[in-house]
Amino acid sequence: MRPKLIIIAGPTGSGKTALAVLMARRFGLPVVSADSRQVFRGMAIGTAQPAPEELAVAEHHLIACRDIADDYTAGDYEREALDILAGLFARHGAAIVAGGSGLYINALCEGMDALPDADPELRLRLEEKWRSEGPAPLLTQLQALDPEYYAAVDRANPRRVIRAIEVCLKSGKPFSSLRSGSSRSRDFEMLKIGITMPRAELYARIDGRVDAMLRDGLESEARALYLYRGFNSLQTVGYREFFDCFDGKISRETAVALIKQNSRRYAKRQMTWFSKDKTINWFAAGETDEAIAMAAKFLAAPIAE
RNA sequence: GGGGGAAUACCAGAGUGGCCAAAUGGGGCAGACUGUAAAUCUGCUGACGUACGUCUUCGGUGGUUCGAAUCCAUCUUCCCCCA
Repeated sequence: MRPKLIIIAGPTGSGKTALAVLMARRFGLPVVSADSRQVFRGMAIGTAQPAPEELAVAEHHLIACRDIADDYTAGDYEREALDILAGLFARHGAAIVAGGSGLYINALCEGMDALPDADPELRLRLEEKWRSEGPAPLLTQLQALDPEYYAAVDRANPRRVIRAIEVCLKSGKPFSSLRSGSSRSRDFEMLKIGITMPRAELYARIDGRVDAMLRDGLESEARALYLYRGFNSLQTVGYREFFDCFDGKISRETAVALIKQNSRRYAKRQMTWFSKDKTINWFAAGETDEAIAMAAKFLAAPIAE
């Protein structure tokens, strides 16, 4: 029988962690996170990592396993998650993935094409060029390297343009020629469960959760990470705003309001991303029993209490 | 009691006779995104319509004018100064 993977997705604050832990306990399964920021150590509060009690209930992976200074990418995630899952499948025959990083979930479920890894130095150079000379030179370069992708890229987006050039330069081939657009077949079965709720309710929950983070010590966590603010890991809602506050650019009150606002916007982007995935089975936040029932059916296992 | 200033779309705020459904910013909404993705980027944002467009707006009312957010009168509200 092929291993089975339950994937829990949804915007921040929708209750993915709680549902994952609930299912983990019911089915006796381990949980693998799919979150680009929870992989880092020292960011427990701001990234809403599972609480110690939750971590104690179920075996968790890919949480707080990287140093703040590390680079971590969707490609790394794909490799690492697959590797971990192989071990978990051998022991349990199934596992749960929960997280809000849509690209990471895609990487895990459908795979990414074999593209060259990031080249920090090259990137730095290209970014500098974009900053000082504007987009024109890089766009010209990309047009020469890969006319096909050039026609399709978002030319206003430096990330997209620079990555494309990076891939072309490092691989010696046009980026577009390396993009298969097809998904890799995986040797496990997947069930995707999404959590939704009315917008107003979600936003209220997000605001409330930020307040809870503040009570839990988000500010001092951010203060402890201030020195590392330049790292990618800290280009993260909840920290950036506090860094600006520590720098005296904004008041604490403004920082808190911005954290809430940026969290809401982040949630919106997540919803936009997940809405494209037609394989997700959506459940309202209160329908945990229904979601668990679907998972049980998928696992072909009785619901043990 | 006297004098002065201001009222513009969700908010802030330009505009001071036609090029104004009204700059710009914020907010909101919608979206894009295959190795930075909690990142990065884009569009829309008076109403109706896919669209050419049509209709209703710039505190209220009434005027002047071919034409008013813009000028005049008056009313209302707010702010400041003198008493």
